[in-house]
Amino acid sequence: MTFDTEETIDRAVEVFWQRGFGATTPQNLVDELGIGKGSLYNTFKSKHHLFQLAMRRYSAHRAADLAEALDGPGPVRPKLRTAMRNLAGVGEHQLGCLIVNSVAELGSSDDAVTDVSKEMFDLVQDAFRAAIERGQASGELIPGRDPGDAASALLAVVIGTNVLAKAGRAPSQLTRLLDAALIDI
Amino acid sequence: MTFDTEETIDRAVEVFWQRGFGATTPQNLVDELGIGKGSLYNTFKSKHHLFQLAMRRYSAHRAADLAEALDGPGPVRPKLRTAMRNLAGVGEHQLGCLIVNSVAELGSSDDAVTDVSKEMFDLVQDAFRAAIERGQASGELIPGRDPGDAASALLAVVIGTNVLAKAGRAPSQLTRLLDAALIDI
DNA sequence: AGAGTTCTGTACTCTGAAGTCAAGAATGCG
DNA sequence: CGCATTCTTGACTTCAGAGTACAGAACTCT
Repeated sequence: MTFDTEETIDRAVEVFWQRGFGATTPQNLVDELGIGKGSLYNTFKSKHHLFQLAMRRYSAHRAADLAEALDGPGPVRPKLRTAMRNLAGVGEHQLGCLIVNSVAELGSSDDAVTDVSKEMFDLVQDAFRAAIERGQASGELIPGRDPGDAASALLAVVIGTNVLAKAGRAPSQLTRLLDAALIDI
Repeated sequence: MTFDTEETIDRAVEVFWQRGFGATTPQNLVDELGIGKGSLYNTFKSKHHLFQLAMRRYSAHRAADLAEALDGPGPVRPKLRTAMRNLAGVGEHQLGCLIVNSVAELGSSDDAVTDVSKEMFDLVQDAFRAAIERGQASGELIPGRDPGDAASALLAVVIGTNVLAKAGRAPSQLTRLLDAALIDI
């Protein structure tokens, strides 16, 4: 009765998201994934390797959500608003973003983390930039600003909002913050 | 030959900043603080207690730097630019901010972290708000915006920049990002 | 200077994290 | 249906992190 590897990775995302890499023990994984320790190490080689898989799974999910939120016709500002709220995870559990948390925890000492984080941050920034360019072309947004610069500023705001969420700021304040950041795009 | 407690805390700031709380071992502290393990636990009670002291020391330093950067007469925009670069630690070691890192690592599971971080984030935001109000009163800045909202957006940008710094973004990109965020204040 | 007290440092204990392994269960195939 | 192979598991091993204890050094106060 071989267990479902894919679903197990999805669960691992939740576990690492809640506790962070360092604070997650093999026992935690065994308990919450519902598999034995042997299966864990046979299938995923090591805690760190499973962590990498979880990070990639997570960022793929987030990238899909982002594309969905920004795609399609119509004004981009509300799309950006939705996308940023999704990314900042405002309504949900106040866990911040797994990638942001991992960067802050493991920083430059873990190549897998830096790789995934660079990838994801660039992807988000590019998506923002494309959306801003569309908005400028359609006349919806102020044409003067450099779209890349504006996009990087928005990226920083989203990351900062994640941290503030994890620090316990009220969701109402966070949505207000995001709206404020979107005013001058 | 009693060692200097204050200087030891300063060194502990560096150690925790470089490695994070979880990844710092008592042996690391013994090696890099230059004191014996007995002294460590006699004087500071526990690794976590020393960590608290280090966080408070760190945030006190940062608050002093911030006040210095924003104080005094003259246009506020360049002051804000300087303050944000300092806070984001752009030029220095790419370690991000100790408080931001700690929030992301230990998040809501550590009361000391949430206390210190709330304190520091509020302090920074208030300082930004006060500066923006001064700039608006003097006619330097656009008067329309709510200073509190603008300040919270800047706070998020600074936090995000810290994370991007730790993720390995080039300092030139980060200063450009900060400048972009300051355009529309 | 000397006794008492506090400070320092190293050797030690203990607990739990990370990973291994051999035995048993499930599956596939002839 | 029975054998072989693969999958799964929980007990076991190892090792390092966190903290303790005790012996010796330094300092204080008279």
